[in-house]
Amino acid sequence: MFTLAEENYLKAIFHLENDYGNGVSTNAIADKMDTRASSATDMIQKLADKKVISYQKYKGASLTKKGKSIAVNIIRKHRLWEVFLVEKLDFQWDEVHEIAEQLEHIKSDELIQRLDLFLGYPDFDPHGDPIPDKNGYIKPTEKKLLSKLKKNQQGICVGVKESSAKFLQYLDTRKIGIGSSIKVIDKEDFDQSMTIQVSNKQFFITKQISENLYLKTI
Amino acid sequence: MFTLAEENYLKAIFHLENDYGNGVSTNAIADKMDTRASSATDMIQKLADKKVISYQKYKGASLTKKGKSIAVNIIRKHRLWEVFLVEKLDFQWDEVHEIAEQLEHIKSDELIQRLDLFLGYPDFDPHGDPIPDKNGYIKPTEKKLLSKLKKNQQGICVGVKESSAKFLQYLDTRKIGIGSSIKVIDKEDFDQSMTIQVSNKQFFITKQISENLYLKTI
DNA sequence: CTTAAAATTTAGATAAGACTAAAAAATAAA
DNA sequence: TTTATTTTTTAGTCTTATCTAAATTTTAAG
Repeated sequence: MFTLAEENYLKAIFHLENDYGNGVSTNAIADKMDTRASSATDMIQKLADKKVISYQKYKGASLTKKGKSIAVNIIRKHRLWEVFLVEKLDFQWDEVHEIAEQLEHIKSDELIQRLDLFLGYPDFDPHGDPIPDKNGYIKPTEKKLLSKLKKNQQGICVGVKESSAKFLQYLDTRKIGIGSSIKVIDKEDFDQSMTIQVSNKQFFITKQISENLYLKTI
Repeated sequence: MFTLAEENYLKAIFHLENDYGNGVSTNAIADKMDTRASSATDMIQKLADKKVISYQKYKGASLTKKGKSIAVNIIRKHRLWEVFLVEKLDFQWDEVHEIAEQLEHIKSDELIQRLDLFLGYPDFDPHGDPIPDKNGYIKPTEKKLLSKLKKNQQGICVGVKESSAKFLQYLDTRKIGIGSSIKVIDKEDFDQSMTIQVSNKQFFITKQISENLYLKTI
């Protein structure tokens, strides 16, 4: 069995490997966990002892098959609970992350199986992130960052990369959400800022925004 | 903010005061928490420092107003989650306790308020225990232990005192549940064993059973 | 290729919550 | 009321997860 802290480290390492490729540094982990490098080292060694990560001194860490499976299961729980909070309890998509961070650690396979059924086996969470199935399988989805689109290209918003409350509220006030149709009206070469059209309104957005919106292009 | 351990001690002390009157001994707490008296003493002192219990050395502990309010809130969460598990996820009443023990520690007032609404503001949990409202008010209910009934008296089962899976399954196999009508057909003076009638069947039950079933007499 | 800087690990401390063993206080028995 | 027993507390230790400071290794710069 894994402690709360161990589970959170595994999840952090999973996300880091996902975002930046295999093998993550001690500092990257410490950063993500908002702790010191020495603390991260301690935990890395403990997780290596437990065979959930492979690790060589000074060379970074990487999840083993077992570690990945544990991490994916936590992410599955997190995303299912987010769906519950939004679909059943009418929370807004910017309010659910913190609560799901707690709920993801509840230990009961039966509970998650029943919750999944209750929610109708959803494929995506409220931020457009795919929900792993009970075997840990994550359906691959083709999605593209808005920042990669060129002038006149368009797509449907299928997810957000960042899911901080602030960013999500920024999108809310502009009526941008999962399912929104977005077209690049103009793109500035110098700073990658864009003018985009959402339904019949145009917005000016910075690179920081376009790098955090996922689209399915059409 | 209170830790998991602190919350569990507060809950234990609440239940002990409820069952056996005000002021609970160190040993009683240690017993309930399945720990050693010395550990209980440590925690009692910490909780006294935090002003959630009043305590004098060698004289036992008692919840303060603040401590009681925290304990009741945890119990409110526990019971609401139990309703959710049974009503929405179709768990059996003997399967929900352990999971609710985890869920009761999730911290979010908004979550519990919305869960309460989602469940239709239930008054009782699946074991017949009253659910405190958000101000901590517990509606007083007149209920009587089956063991207190005399021959030929009858009532409706409104709750169970013990809620271990084993006891609940014992009741299940005899089709005894909340709402069942129970009549005392015969009572043995010597050992307080009883013959009872439930719908049209008669059962022989020991004192241990009749002391764990609550009835509303009619 | 040697040195400076950055990254990582080790060593030693701390706080929470548990334990054992021993001391002290309260209660019961003689 | 003195002694024995039970209850409770204290003292000291352990584990987990954190920290700071120092040591070590790796990487980058000259």
